[in-house]
Amino acid sequence: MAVSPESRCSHCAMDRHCFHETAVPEAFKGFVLDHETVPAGEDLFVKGEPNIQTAVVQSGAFKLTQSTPTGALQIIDIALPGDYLGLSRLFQYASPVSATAVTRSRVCLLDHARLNDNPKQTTQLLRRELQSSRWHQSLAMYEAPARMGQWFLRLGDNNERRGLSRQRLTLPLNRTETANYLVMALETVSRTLKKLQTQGLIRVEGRTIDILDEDGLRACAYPSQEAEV
Amino acid sequence: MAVSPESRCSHCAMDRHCFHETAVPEAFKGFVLDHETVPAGEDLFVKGEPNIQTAVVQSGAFKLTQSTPTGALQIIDIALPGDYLGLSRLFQYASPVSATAVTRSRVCLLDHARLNDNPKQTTQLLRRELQSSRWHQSLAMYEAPARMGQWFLRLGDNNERRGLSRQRLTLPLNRTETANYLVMALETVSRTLKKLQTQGLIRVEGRTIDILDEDGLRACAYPSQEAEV
DNA sequence: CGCTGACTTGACTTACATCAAACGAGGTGG
DNA sequence: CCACCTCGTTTGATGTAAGTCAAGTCAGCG
Repeated sequence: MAVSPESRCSHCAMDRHCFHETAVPEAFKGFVLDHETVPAGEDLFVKGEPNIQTAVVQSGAFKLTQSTPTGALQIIDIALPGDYLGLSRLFQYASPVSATAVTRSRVCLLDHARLNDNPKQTTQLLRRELQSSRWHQSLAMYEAPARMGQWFLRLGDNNERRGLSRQRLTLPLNRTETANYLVMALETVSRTLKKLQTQGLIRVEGRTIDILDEDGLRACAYPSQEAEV
Repeated sequence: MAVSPESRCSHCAMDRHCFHETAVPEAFKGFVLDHETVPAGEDLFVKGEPNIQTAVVQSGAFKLTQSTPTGALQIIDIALPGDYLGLSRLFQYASPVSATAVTRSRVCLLDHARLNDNPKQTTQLLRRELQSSRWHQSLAMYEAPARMGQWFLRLGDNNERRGLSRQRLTLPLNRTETANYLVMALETVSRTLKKLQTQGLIRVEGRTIDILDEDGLRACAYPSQEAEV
């Protein structure tokens, strides 16, 4: 299954943006086992499964879901090109989350046995996992327009890192999934998009969002307010 | 500063409950460097500080706070006896969170250099860090009585693990901090407590909570509802 | 042509935040 | 000892963001 070393990454469009969190990207590229295409809606791994894959998203997008105690599914994170999937494989046996492709996606499968042999490097990777989980934590603090604005700004930053436009976003999720991710009602997503557009902060066209006034959006996303513990 | 090996843990009241997440508690007890008392309101470490301490809470309680982009402080986790503090020291240089004692507390300081030499063990520790952060993530999904009920049930479980009563809880936080932690207004905390008491699920007396009807509380905390992504 | 699925829009309801006042316990000082 | 703070908490009255219920639009598709 292993591809030849020279064909591993040099032909990949993501080459320059892959492993961007690690100190020595080159080292990690040696761990690439194989490539795989995942159709929209299909799981790369399912929660509770012990032998999950460790992978890097090459194209497309995945939603990471967690089932709540009540049985509902909650989208807790999104993996875009360059992001890792299945890192929890490195330090626990069964993952509490599932990874589902939201569009047809390609991934690079990694050899987690060899990743495990480089603990110093891999713990670096866990950093992002914790970071992005921290964002979702404080969601409840903000109201709908702010949550949405924060997400858009993050998507813009992410785009920029990958050499794409900071202003023009393509939402990886549809409205229902967006509602779930931002923890609001589906209708509220619609209304909030319209509200932000009316305020001249963004332009909405289906899943394409143009940030027209980044500073204004930031002001909306992070309303200033003093508060203490 | 190091204490003699035999005095390390055998005299500690927490001995039997310490390091309970690790496979080989004995190994970790060798990493204990020293003990320290932290007065209420004092920080064990502050966000952004590179050389934070790694420690285990022996008695008392700590609140872990994160400052939001708007400058407000948000309590994102609570460390009770047996819990670890400063694990992020193991895999990144500056911690994004601060740890503040909510009551006079005692901690065991650990030698993180030696912890770092045991990557397999330490990654196990990160598990709980991720887990408890995941709980706080889904807070926005539930309404006030459910959030509170979930917290009480968790505190009960935690008590039981430490050999204490599953029914009788002592809240580690005051009303203002509780409000912050559960992301609701201070007044809502009061009202919700009263509501749960009126429903006969709990009995409130200051910071002491008695769970009178655990099943009922669980039904309130995890309202059944089908939902999909 | 009428179906379904993704999204928008409107009318109504409600949980919760906010504003405001009052309470009780603990401390200090006259 | 009582008056008088402050601080943590409770309670009440009111406003509003967002959830719910219900129609309606628009696209693609058999």
